[in-house]
Amino acid sequence: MGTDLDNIFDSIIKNSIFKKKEVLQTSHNPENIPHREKQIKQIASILAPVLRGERTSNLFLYGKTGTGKTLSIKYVKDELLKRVSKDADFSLKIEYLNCKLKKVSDTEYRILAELIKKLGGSVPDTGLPTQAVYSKFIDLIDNEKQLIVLILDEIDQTMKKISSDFLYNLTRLNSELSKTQICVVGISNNLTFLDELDPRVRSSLSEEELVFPPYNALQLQDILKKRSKDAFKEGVLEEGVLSKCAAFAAREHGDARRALDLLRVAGELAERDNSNKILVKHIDTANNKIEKDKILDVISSEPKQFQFVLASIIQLSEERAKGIRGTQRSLGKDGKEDPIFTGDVYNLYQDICTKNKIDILTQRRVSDIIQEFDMLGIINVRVISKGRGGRMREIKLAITKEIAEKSKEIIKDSIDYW
DNA sequence: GTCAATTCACATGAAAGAGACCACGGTCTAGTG
DNA sequence: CTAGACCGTGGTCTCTTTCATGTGAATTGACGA
Repeated sequence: MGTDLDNIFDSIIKNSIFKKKEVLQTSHNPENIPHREKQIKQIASILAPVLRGERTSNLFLYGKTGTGKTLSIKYVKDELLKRVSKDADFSLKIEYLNCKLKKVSDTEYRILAELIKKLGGSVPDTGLPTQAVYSKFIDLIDNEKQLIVLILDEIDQTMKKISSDFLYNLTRLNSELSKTQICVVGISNNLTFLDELDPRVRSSLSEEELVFPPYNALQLQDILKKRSKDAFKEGVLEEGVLSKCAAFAAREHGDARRALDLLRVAGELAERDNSNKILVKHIDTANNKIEKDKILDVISSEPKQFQFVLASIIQLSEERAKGIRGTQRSLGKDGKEDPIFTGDVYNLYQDICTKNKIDILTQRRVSDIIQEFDMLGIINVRVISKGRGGRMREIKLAITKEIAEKSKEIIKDSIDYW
């Protein structure tokens, strides 16, 4: 037994195909960013005036995930901080904040709290009136002459919950500050985000705009090539691995992060296989694994009520697959289409709850839950109207059978149904 | 046959409540001099 | 006299419920050809 384990450990240590795995981790900040020179230069030239202590235009970056927005802005930030002169009569602070992080979450209060923390103050997680946090923020900022650049990553995520007043206040903050000047860099994944914004906010927030286009397959391949040189030992990549990787990611709107994940996971799988090379097939497996892990992770961290709803959706879609008919409504005349509707889900959900002696949520709530599953990509939803038959969501499971099975395993822990 | 009204079964919105968590300030208690 | 324990108030956050209003097209029924 002991030697078995020794063997496993030994082989992992000796045969590691990684040289430096961190390079492939998403947290890694490479010192050069291929194919983003133009954007970096533009950001730099827009933000450069801060080095003279002047307020710059507010900047707005947008582009899909994994197009290098965050990387670029962080890079420029570091460079700027390097260059700022020590003896200047002002101090420069550039704060990066990802609004979407679980901890920071999505309220005005928390964003302010997080900013204050980053600037060296401290705020309790809850308990204070928002207004108090707000004035604390201003106090903190305005006690010395300084220039502050706030980088708010993924603001689009937060704006669903927070009124756009917050951004408006932020952009108007300068008038309340006497010594300090502030400028805002917003980053959004959502290309249409700006259109939904209040015009006042829009015009002040995006005095300058910059679009990050997706990488194409060739560029992705180039990025992968550069990173893999540092990440892997010599010659562990089978011919075609990189291009396959790039192709996969290019299909997902040119997401470089995805490509790197893919490569890393493929490497891990190869190691586990005791293979000394990463083969093309590892990429395929990795692709499945990433998808699977992501979904299962989401599902298992979901609260019980969500799992119950999902349980009934899975159950229903299995029954449909087997040809068991639900309500009259879902009886497809042609016998081909046999979709699931909100009502079906709710009925079954009620049954499940009763069996498990759990409180039943309102239909209103379940409706929202279903919509959230849609946003998570676990199901696909379409609102259809069946004329006099009513109006409802048509629900389709968007995960493979295999994942559905695994999901059932997870849900089984907290539910007594199957 | 045609056309507008009706109707279904929810979708979608807004507001507000419950319960958990927490800060702050005041009051009480016990230990100290 | 003072530090610390203990409470009450008022705040935020998340998840829900309640009440209201919206909605797309099949169905209905009145109407006219």
